[in-house]
Amino acid sequence: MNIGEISERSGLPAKTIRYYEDIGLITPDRSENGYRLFGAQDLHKLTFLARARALGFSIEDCRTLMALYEDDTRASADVKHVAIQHLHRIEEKIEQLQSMRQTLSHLVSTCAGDNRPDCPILKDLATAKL
Amino acid sequence: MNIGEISERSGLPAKTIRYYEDIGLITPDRSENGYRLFGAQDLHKLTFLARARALGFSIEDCRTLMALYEDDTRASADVKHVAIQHLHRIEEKIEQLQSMRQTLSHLVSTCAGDNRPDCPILKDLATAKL
DNA sequence: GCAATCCTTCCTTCGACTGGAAGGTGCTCG
DNA sequence: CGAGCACCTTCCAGTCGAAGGAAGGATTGC
Repeated sequence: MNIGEISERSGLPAKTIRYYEDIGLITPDRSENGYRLFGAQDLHKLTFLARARALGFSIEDCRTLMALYEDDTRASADVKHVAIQHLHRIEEKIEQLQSMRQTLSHLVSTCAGDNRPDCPILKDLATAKL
Repeated sequence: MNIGEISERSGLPAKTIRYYEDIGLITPDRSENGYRLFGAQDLHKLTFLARARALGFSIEDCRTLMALYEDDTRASADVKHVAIQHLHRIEEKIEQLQSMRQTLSHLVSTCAGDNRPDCPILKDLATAKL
């Protein structure tokens, strides 16, 4: 199939697919006219990539995962390792954001939100330390 | 005080402070030799900025907040509005990440993590839809 | 014969800095 | 008085990730 069709099927923009080829994540065949020619395996890979990206894996993570995906002799421990690392990164990020949320929602709750200029949010921002 | 001192006191790199001046967030005086000259008010503003950035407010948010900060006739509702918007963005991000975390941790828990090549993580990534 | 789809290449975007080079200033030591 | 050094200035370029867009041309399908 051509890039348009696989784009539709994988849900990835054609531009992104070309980009993934560029950076070596996939290597589709070419037909005589120079058009990229994708097979079922490519569809799997692109679905894989779309899914992994949606889960927040970086392109470099994806590169690792793809290599493992293609390696029949891989150890599942290796895959698990990448996934766990990413999981940790996600959990850290969540904690950071939760901390921000707490501070912010506290600030918001202390602010009258009326027409007066007096605002605890600004007051806090101007003085508080981390 | 010079940029070095206020950098130390505000915790922001000198480079960043110059950048903030560049984009119009602050407008420090200049002494005769051309050096930037910062006062207590500038320290407040930079502390404000450092704090707001640490809470994840974008530079554009900061611009809005600074304008409100400087406007004695502001309504606290306006500040609250900006903060609430940001709070919503944070909460959305948290939800996304939590969803990722759940999927990932489920995947991780299903993977043996041994020397065999069989890996549910890869299997899922290659087939699952969003 | 013409629109849709494909190709390539190069440039641009976003956000928020960060680095580095080249050169002026100011303080101290001898 | 001069050397040396820290500190300051400006300006230009680059970073990161992940594409997006426009230009200009070839091919295919109806």
